[in-house]
Amino acid sequence: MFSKSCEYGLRAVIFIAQQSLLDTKVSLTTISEAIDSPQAFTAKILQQLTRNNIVSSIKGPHGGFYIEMEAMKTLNLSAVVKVLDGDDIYTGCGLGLKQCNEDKPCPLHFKFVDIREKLKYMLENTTLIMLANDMELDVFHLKT
Amino acid sequence: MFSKSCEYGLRAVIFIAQQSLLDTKVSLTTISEAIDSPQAFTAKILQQLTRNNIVSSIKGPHGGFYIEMEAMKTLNLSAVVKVLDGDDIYTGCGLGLKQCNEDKPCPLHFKFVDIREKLKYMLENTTLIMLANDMELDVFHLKT
DNA sequence: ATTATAAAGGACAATAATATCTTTTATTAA
DNA sequence: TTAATAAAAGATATTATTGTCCTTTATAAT
Repeated sequence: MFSKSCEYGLRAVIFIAQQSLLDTKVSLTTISEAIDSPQAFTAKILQQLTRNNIVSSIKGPHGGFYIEMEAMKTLNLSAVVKVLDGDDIYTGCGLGLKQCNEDKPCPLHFKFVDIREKLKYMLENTTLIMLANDMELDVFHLKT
Repeated sequence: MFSKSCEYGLRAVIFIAQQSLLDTKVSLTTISEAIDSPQAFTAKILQQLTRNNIVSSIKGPHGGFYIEMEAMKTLNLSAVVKVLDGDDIYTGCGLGLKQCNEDKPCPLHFKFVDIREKLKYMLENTTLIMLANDMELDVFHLKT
């Protein structure tokens, strides 16, 4: 479904969002331990996410990563996925055809339509703050 | 969604199925031209599919690839995907966690459940003969 | 000012996926 | 039985993804 980068990225974002709800900035080390991901690789992913204004960061002592409250309310999973995997998951053809649409469909086109729509709807309607709140319930986990 | 191998494989299978409906065996060259895929790479994929009894093949002059009528009625897209991409698409966690289930779910687990179910249903309930028949309508294409 | 901390950035390494090339085996027809 | 055809198999090459390491920049505290 998603690339490794995107999987780590989503897990990192959810963890950071949860912590930001408590006004806590988190370091790279803390993040990669919390989501059980390779640290240096996670750093690269976080760089992409900060460049694209998904997460914010501050250097130096007491620095770390966090997400603005305003951003948490606005941003959804779709925004994160788009930064890390592009929007192929929405627009791409299931059989890998460059041109595949209602007028010139692949044999699976219409069979994929509502699955893709459902996925799109879910990703676009799940905001980061919703996930951060869910995490407070202590029933969801982000590692192993 | 699927790997390149799986995309090529699905397109090849659909093309072979369509031709088998007309009792025509097709050569590797014909297939890779029909679905616009790299020939040698497609050969490797077809080897996997023959080893796993999705397609049949005969060597030598007038040889080629085909699918038994019985197999076309029995086999579905899920069988093809399983051979080429494994069953990660059904069982795998959206966030890449090794353990993710109802009891110990990732934050997206329940949001993914019905999308995954829909996909699974579609792949399991689309037989090769259905696709072969669809192709006769001349509205679906397999390249570009 | 100096030191410690932590992210950013650049260069490099390992692995997996994609793709090609060559040889071998099976089958058919002349 | 020889030549031609076509898939199977093995070896190798290329590219993308995943992953690590080292240096630089920014910030805070002493």
